Amino acid sequence: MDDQTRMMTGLGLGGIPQADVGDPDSVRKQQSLGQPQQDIGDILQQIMAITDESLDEAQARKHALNCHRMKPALFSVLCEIKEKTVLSIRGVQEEDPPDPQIMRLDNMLLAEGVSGPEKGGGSAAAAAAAAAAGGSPNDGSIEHSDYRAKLAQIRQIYHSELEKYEQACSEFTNHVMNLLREQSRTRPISPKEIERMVAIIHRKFSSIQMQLKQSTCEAVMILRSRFLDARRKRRNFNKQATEVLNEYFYSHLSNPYPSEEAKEELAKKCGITVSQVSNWFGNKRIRYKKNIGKFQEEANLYAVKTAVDAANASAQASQANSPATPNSEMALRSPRALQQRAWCWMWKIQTHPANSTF
DNA sequence: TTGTATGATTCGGA
DNA sequence: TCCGAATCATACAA
Repeated sequence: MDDQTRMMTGLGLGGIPQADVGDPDSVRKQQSLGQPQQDIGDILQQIMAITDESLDEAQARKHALNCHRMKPALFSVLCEIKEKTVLSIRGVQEEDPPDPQIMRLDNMLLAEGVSGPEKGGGSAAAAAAAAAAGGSPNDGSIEHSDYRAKLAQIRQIYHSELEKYEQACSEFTNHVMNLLREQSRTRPISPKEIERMVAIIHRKFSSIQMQLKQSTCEAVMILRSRFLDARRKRRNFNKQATEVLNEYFYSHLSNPYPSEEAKEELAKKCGITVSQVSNWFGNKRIRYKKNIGKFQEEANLYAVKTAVDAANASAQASQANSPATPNSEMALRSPRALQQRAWCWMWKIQTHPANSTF
């Protein structure tokens, strides 16, 4: 005799085969047995008949059943049977590991500053994107704030939708729990079963949440790719940056190829990236070479400016009774000398193109 | 609207 | 990997 049978026998249920529980004839047959069996059969018959009755009748029947003297014993037995037959089978299968897809989406939203704390994440991502786009701190700030504004918009929509989902989930869960608690008066529903139901609801809502997260990630990616498409968002360098670059170019006309350190220094001064400095020098060299006449005026202008700056520096140095810095290329050259060097370089690159770097 | 300027990209060569 | 050259795409002034 197994546990279940023993339990049922102990409560006087052994004489009622489970398959016959819903059959009124079988129940009637049991009525000829002892009083407890008759009671149980009566209760079961009433339970099975409830679904066929009108709401009012069913309510009245429910009340009658709740007051029946055998109800608690029958109820606990049915709970145990359900516990053993249903939950033991399903319980193990439903312990899902965390969904890797959701984890990926969560990580991405956190990294992009959408789901994490508002301060830091978003602006950090924007700063990174701004740096990658090569925007200077000054003129890039427009794009930077634009990016942040759009990211904030996405963030706001995401959080408001998430809140809605969470609220709906919580409301629905409460509703289902209340319903189950209510039903648990007339049919056996264990706390474990309620837990299982809540877990099912949460899983359903989390799949909806995943769709929301996916859409948000896509929106962020589109925003980012547009922001990073530097070609589409080309901006001229500001005047000061162009001046710094031109000054270097014309004061190094003899060898307008800045070293890596010089490029870094220029990039820092201009608020642009090293590769932008390289691009600028590449463009400048080729365009200068193509049209020297056009750039001559500019070259003279910068040569004079460089000479004046050098003279000022020299005067200050002599005033301070200290020797002029011998390593300053600019300080030791007059505008005329600079121009001469420039022509020399031009002559060399045009007559010996292969040796243009010297 | 159009022409020019300019920053970025691509490609071949050394 | 860096450079020159050609080209693209956009900004900007007329």
